[in-house]
Amino acid sequence: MTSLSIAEAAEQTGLTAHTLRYYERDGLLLHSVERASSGHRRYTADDLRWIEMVTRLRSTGMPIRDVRRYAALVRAGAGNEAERLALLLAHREVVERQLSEVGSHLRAIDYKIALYENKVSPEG
Amino acid sequence: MTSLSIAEAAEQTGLTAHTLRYYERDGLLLHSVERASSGHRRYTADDLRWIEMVTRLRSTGMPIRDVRRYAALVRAGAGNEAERLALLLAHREVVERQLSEVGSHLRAIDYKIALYENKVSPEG
DNA sequence: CCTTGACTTGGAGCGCACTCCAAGTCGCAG
DNA sequence: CTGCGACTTGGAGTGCGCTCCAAGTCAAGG
Repeated sequence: MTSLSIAEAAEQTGLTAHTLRYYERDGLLLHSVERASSGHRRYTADDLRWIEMVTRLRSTGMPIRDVRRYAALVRAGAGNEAERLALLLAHREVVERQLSEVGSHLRAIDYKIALYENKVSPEG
Repeated sequence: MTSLSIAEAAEQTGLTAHTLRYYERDGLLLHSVERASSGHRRYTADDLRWIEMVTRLRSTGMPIRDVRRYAALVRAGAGNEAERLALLLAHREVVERQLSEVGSHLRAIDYKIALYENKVSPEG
């Protein structure tokens, strides 16, 4: 069980097999996934760890192309840590701005919800 | 100044004129926007208030089709407040789940950032 | 040998939310 | 009247991120 089929990797990561192939094709992984003699992909624990990092970046809204840039930096090896850090910090700022914007919009929606719950009947 | 051109409405709402027309065509507004004798749209303060509500829903991630359903309920007039409330509450739950997911992913990313900042050099 | 099922590929297709284009209209300034 | 700029329309195009399809390969079971 030291490596997983694409179906197993899909289950583990919560992605679909389609998406796993797509990420690999699109350069989001650090290298091509190993193959069994049958030609089937075999995912290692390291692959899964990286894919989880990709998933974290993706589900915080980082575009595919930025994930690809980050992957390229990591792939290039030691020496560009400052660039990686800069990329992550920039992303973090975007995410935080979004979180606070969504939060404030949500409070406005909550206010409207409260009006409906009190049957004060707003016009919208 | 009791009504605005599409360019002014765009500036006020932060949307583009294209998007304002698109929203109207797609049934996201409560009714067709009034026209000047020239045929140009004239946005009232009420229009802008509604568009701001639409913007709040959209930027918290509500899909166009759900905004359209909400608009349809409001357009239908009094009597369906329970449905409107249900729609907003369902949306709010989705948003809150997303906020907490993004938050936890962000904390994981922050951990990685901390590693880089301490020059401990993670492998990714 | 045949079937089954899990996989492979290149490339096409899809849904969403805009975004833009071409051609035309309108009102006004010069 | 001419030109200009802001607008109008239907419909096409764009970018993103998948998502799926057709045709094929492989290994194992019967």
